[in-house]
Amino acid sequence: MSNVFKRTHMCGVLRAENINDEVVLNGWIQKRRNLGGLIFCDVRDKTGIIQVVFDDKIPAELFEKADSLRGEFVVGIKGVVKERQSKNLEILTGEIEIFANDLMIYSEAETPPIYIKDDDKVDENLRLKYRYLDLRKNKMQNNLTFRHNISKVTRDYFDSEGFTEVETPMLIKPTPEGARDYLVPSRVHPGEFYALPQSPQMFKQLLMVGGTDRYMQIVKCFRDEDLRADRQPEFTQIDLEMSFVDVDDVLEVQEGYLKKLFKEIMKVDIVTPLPRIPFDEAMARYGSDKPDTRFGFELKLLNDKVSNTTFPLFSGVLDAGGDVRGINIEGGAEQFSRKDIDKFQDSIKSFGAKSLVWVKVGVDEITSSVNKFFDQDQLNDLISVFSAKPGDLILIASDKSKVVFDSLGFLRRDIAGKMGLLDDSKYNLLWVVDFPLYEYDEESNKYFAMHHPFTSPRIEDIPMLDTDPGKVKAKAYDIILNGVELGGGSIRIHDKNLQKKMFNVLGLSDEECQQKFGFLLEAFKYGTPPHGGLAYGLDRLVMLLSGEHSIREVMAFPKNQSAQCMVSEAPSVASEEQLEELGIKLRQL
RNA sequence: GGUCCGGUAGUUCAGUUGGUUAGAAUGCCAGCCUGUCACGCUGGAGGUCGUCGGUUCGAGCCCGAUCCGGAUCGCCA
Repeated sequence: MSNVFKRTHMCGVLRAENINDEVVLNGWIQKRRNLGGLIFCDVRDKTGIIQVVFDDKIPAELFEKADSLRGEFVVGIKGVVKERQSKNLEILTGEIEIFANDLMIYSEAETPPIYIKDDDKVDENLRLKYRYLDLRKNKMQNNLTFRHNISKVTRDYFDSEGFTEVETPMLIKPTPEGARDYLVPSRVHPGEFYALPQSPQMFKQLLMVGGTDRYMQIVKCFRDEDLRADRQPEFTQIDLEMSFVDVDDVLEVQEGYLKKLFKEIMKVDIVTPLPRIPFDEAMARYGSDKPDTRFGFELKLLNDKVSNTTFPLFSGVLDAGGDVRGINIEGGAEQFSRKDIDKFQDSIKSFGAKSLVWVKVGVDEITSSVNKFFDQDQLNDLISVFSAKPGDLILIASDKSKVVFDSLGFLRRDIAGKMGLLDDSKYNLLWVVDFPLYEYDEESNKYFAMHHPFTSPRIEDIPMLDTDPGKVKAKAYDIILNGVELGGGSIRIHDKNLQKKMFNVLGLSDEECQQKFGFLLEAFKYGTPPHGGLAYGLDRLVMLLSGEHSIREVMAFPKNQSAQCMVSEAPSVASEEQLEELGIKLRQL
């Protein structure tokens, strides 16, 4: 004897053509409406909800059982599909209903702490604590299915392109650079530690040395850094590496992937090849290395226009080697008040900006926050680079280059959002290419690899490694969608002499290199194909395509901002026995 | 680590200048109700106002400390 009804249909799939069908459904009670002699129940599963009717033609015992139903009871229902007397066109199953003739209550439920409804406003931490309830929402189930579909398209595409999915180890050697590692103590080797991978970078390169030719993996990665709406300590990458390729080859295969992905998942045709914007241009035009090109407001350099100014702010900045740049918020003069502009100025303080100069273009005259220092002709000349029209608002930042870029890059997107210019139906994909190979750190007076130390410089830039490393561009590329970095990668160095030079510039001694990357360098001795690849952030990709604003919405069990799993209450203390076995003694906290 | 915002009923929130027994909506419980679909009507239960301390005749409200959450900067090769 079975204690579960054998299901014939999912709740959300029944339609008018099922009328008079005998059906068996399993699901949760979404809602019970008892009208006295007539009871309606909405029954829910991952596919949707359907109305079930209990009327006076059924045995009294069954009717009483139906009356005892409460929200989130789990039930099995046998019944007949009938056309509804009064249809509910709000829901997909609203033309029909089930007249129940049997009911099995599998389990009862206490009143849940959160209400199972897609748009119910509820505290984020409470949602995460009761994630298994939150996941019952159709929206969440749809997101999980959507993610699954993206993974499937991904595997299918790369399979068809000759990629092999290979699993790389999760317990690996700690890497001293980059993000903080999650460390895992070794019991067998007391005092020694594994790390969880921040990415399978070195192993995928070893796979290329190993002749795998084309590798892909949908893989968990771990970074012990602070969380954001789009950053979790464990996240998933679509990781890829190819042998015998240069930049164009990698990008071409990826464009094929993106084209297929958008076609199959979004029913959108992507035009390829995608635009490629050099890093320097992206910064100069958008103030960002991940430009959102769905709207204008491009940055303009104003240094020449203000080189003779008496305005102390500008002249001071120019003397110190900084920049004066501006953006034209078209139509912004009417929309934004002085108060709004003050708020804009406040909002960029966190980037280190101290001031924001504004210029409003009127029909007859130009007003500005620097009227004392600029007459109408000078203002006209200043803003001539923007082709400004009456009604436009020009915002000018002046500071160190990085501060100006960060500030204006933030403002152009923030203001575009306030003006409703961020069109969710647009998918502006582009490559940012020619990244600098090195970043110079003023504090330590040292160069750091912008990407990672195995990234190949552009061949024509190799001579500058000795003379001017800061100017060397890398064979590195990021894929950007609507101002969000979806992924990035590079062509790797496969020449050991070039690799050595790279390390020299980074100030790494042979000993250090050996200690940190010895196994990779060793592998490179024995015949290394030219290779390169990239990795996408799967969570971000799913987030963007599903229209969500946090990757938590597309992960089953995400961590909260304090990196805790609210369901299981990880992390938690380890027992004395466990610590003893691992040879770990805790410092008094 | 910095900055900002928040913590009041199961949930989402309101709470006046510091003043009697802390409210609303929703949910929950009970009764009535045969076409509801956010069913309706009537009644009821439900609170250590995050915690600790201070000021005061009197604190949800003011002050200090602390814990927790969120956003953001740093950080994320």
